[in-house]
Amino acid sequence: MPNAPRPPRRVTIPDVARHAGVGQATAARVLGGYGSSSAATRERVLAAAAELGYSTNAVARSMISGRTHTLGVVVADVENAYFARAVRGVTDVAARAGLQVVLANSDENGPTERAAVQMFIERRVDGLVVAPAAADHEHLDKAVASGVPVVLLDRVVSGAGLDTVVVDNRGAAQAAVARFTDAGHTRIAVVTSASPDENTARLAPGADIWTTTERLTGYRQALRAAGIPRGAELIRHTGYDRALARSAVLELMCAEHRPTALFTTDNVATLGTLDALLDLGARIPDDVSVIGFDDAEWATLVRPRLSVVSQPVQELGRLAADILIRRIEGSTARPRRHTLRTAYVPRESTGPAPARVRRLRAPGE
Amino acid sequence: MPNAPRPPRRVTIPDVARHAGVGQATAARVLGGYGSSSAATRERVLAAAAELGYSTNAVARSMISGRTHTLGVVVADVENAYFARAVRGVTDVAARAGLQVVLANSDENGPTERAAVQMFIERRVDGLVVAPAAADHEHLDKAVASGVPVVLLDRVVSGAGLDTVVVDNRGAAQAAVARFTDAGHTRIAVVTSASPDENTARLAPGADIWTTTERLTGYRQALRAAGIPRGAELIRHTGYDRALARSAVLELMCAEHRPTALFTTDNVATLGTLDALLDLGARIPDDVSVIGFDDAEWATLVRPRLSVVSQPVQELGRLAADILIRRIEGSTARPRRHTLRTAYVPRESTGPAPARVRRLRAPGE
DNA sequence: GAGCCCGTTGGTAACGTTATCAAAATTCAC
DNA sequence: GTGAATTTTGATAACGTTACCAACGGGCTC
Repeated sequence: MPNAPRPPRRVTIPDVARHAGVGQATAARVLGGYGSSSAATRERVLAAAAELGYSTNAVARSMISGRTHTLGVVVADVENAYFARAVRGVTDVAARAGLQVVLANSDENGPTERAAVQMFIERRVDGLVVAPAAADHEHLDKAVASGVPVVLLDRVVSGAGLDTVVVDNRGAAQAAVARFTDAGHTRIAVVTSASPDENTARLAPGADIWTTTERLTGYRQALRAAGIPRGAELIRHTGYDRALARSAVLELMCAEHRPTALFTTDNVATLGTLDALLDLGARIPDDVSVIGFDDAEWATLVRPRLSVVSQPVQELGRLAADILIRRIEGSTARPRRHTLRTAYVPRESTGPAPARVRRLRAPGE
Repeated sequence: MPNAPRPPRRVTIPDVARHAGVGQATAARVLGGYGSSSAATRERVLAAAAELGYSTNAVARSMISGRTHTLGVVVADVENAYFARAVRGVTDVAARAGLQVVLANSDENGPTERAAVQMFIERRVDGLVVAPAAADHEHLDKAVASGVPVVLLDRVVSGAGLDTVVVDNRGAAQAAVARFTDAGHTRIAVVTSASPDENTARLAPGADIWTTTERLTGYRQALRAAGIPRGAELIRHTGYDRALARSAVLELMCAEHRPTALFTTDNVATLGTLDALLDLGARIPDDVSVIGFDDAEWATLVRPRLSVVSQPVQELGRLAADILIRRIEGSTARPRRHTLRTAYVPRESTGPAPARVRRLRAPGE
């Protein structure tokens, strides 16, 4: 950082005290709103403060109180609607409790996350909400050891022993895919940003690694439960890339034995899938049924409107903040996982398996 | 705020100094990375610090340096994709400069914004990025007077004398609507969240008041420039409400002399407009041409893809942060308005005015 | 009227760092 | 080997608040 000039000296409590003709401890009590003081002096001090334009120095206050009234939040990317909603939930609860929120984006990058957490510890935030990018938790342990409580959001880190606020991704996905099997579908594909290699999944950069992998597992379980053999799974790993998802679906839907139902594990996959279906001129749900994971404003824009699994994202953030605040206030309850309910939102993109599968042709671009 | 226990005492510089067998000033120099020290002592101190698990107390550091390495950001709502992108831009630049970002949502509420700014002043943030909710700037003046530079984002506050980063909303809107007039359209409607009452516009709660009003003005100017009389303006004020926009467009498009082109001043209006058009079975652009303001991921999801005016939102945030950082570093350049370029993104929702206007019928819901 | 209690007051010591400056140790030149 | 220049070192004073405690005074009881 280049040279930054020291900020101008500001009015302090001694200044106000002098101006009001009282001792500084007295002025401090009035301005800090603690201890006792007579109405007369209170008035004098307040008047002097107003006259001089005094404003509390929260840094000095934090210095001695040990509290910064600040929460650190680490998410992958605020620009992602999911995290934006979660952050909003956190800030709402925090603001009500008189806490401010410092934001850091990890971009699903472990080292970036670690650096952010380290910085938060140094800044002495009162607590930390983290949507972890990787499975290691040394940095989080360090935070807790330094007296900074941590609550995990959206993703579980096994063995971390931390409060965690999540959604039942696997169960929700299974239930969604079960709608397909119940409706007679047998060729059901999934389009996902989850990594094909489950071992590296937790380490790889990219979005929503953990949650999408869980949703993929839910898909598998649903097929299994419906007696569909493992060989009949139709999985397309497209990364966190809309165009890739589109071309994968294009290819998938033009194949000999194309699926009659599509499940997407995340919004980017959904967007790419709809791109493909729209370009193919596929009739939804007559040709294909579609269910997406996570609701979005555009889910009701496409016709037919898209059926989705919706998650209470803001609520996730709010709950995380709630739990965190309780910890800051000294709760020593055993950390546990809080699983919030998802909801299947039936709209018009799902129907029974077609009796006859119409052949689709790639658009002549 | 309920009783919060004091955090545990942590390892400090004197602790490290004692453990390393050096004076605390020496330890401080090594750990703080300033002054000079021999390789031997440096090593000893660092070893002692690692052993004890020392971590810098940034609060104490701020106390004396007067810098918090923190930027305050006030936007209407991070959950809004526009602000999420802008915030991302700010945080990116800030992070690179070693600054953290504290986030506050004003919900377009003046008092909330003022409270947030006041809190930021007390916390001694190094600078402030504000997307102002109202036209008054007393609180912003106070910030500047206290030595906290302020940069305005997205909206102009006349008379504030502050650096401001915006887009030419009026010009961009005018240029967009001019596309319609150039293509022979004469019945051109606008759907907007702008308040119908321009006087109260800057005071009323609701989103994007100022910018949408500017865009509305641009619409008017374009019509004027094309020689379309004032009486032929078709303006629908629908507030920041998708359903209201939808019904307004439904009514508009089923009227006797319906428009052949629609301009929307913001994403919510666009969403509602498309809802209506889709439900009406309107053929775009054969029946109606549409241009939306501000690009979104779903603009390329609808078929035909939506032509839009796109704004460099992230760049807006980045530039605001850049300017702010320069101010923090002591720039005394005269505050000015920075207007970023918008781009008209032609897609498939615009075409020539139809020779014969097909009658549209309300869907039998 | 003496003794006591309690609300009020102000001096001073924290909090944990960086800044200042003089003393001590080292290096360098001749 | 000496003196001067330079580096390294540590004691101590900030920064602006809250915490602590002793002192003060007025009103009350007996």
